[in-house]
Amino acid sequence: MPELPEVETTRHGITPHLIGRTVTAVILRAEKLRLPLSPTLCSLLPGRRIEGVTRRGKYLLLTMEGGTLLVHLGMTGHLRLAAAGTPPGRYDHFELTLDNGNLLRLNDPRKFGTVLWLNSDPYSHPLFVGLGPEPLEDDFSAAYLYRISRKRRVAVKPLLMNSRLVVGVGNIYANEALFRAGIAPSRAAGKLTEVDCERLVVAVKAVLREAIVLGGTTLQDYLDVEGKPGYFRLELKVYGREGEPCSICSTPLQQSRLGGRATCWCPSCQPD
DNA sequence: AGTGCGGCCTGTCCGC
DNA sequence: TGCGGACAGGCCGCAC
Repeated sequence: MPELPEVETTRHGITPHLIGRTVTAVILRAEKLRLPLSPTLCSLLPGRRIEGVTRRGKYLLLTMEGGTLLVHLGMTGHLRLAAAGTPPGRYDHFELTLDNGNLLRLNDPRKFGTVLWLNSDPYSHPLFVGLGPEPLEDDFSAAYLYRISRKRRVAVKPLLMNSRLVVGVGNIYANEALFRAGIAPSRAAGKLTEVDCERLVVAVKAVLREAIVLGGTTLQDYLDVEGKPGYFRLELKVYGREGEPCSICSTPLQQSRLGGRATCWCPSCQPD
């Protein structure tokens, strides 16, 4: 899916088109995504003005009068703006019509996304309770990572991807951050030193920030609100590069599976 | 409690 | 050309 940089790029892209606009109609073209798409959205949303667009982890929050529309892009989702009258594409499962006629559409081939209306504090919702800190905030620090990784036998890569510990880091950026930090993805989290944690936290923040600047990473499905791809793919050092020479030492990059996910690393720069 | 796996969906690619 | 299996940016629920 879109990881944090793609969601943040989406947020940045849709915000000026949504703020202050009022929803006039809702169309659902699927019964369920990861969760059921409630038909009540069609009666609950029209007439409400969009006051803000924020992000928590990989969730987008469209703040409206009287509640919040939660949108998650799953593995393959993207939001796109369309002019009035544009025919819907395949997989355009959810659509808001705005009071200027524009359409906001969620396209998601694999239907792992989520659209949910919350009429009370979203941060009290079970989906949000227990989420870890934002990786770009100060509370995701070397001291924090060191503390929560103690006595953990799990490998550091799946630990980084555990949203109860830190949100927003998915498979691509976990691989890339570990490469930058020079830490093997399979290292037991509990064996990380304070220096390792410092390097890894710095690397996570740097990779995410750089990816946001470039509009995220497009593999196949992800497009920004205007329909353009993200260009961080060109900056990927290990993800999807099995067998290619390491950009630092030319050792062939390796790939295996960790926690069921493709894991890519340089055996020389990231020794066990 | 922490860990690992299967399942949700659909499309694509690769080997036979 | 056709088919089965593996895999794909996420996340949850369920076993041990």
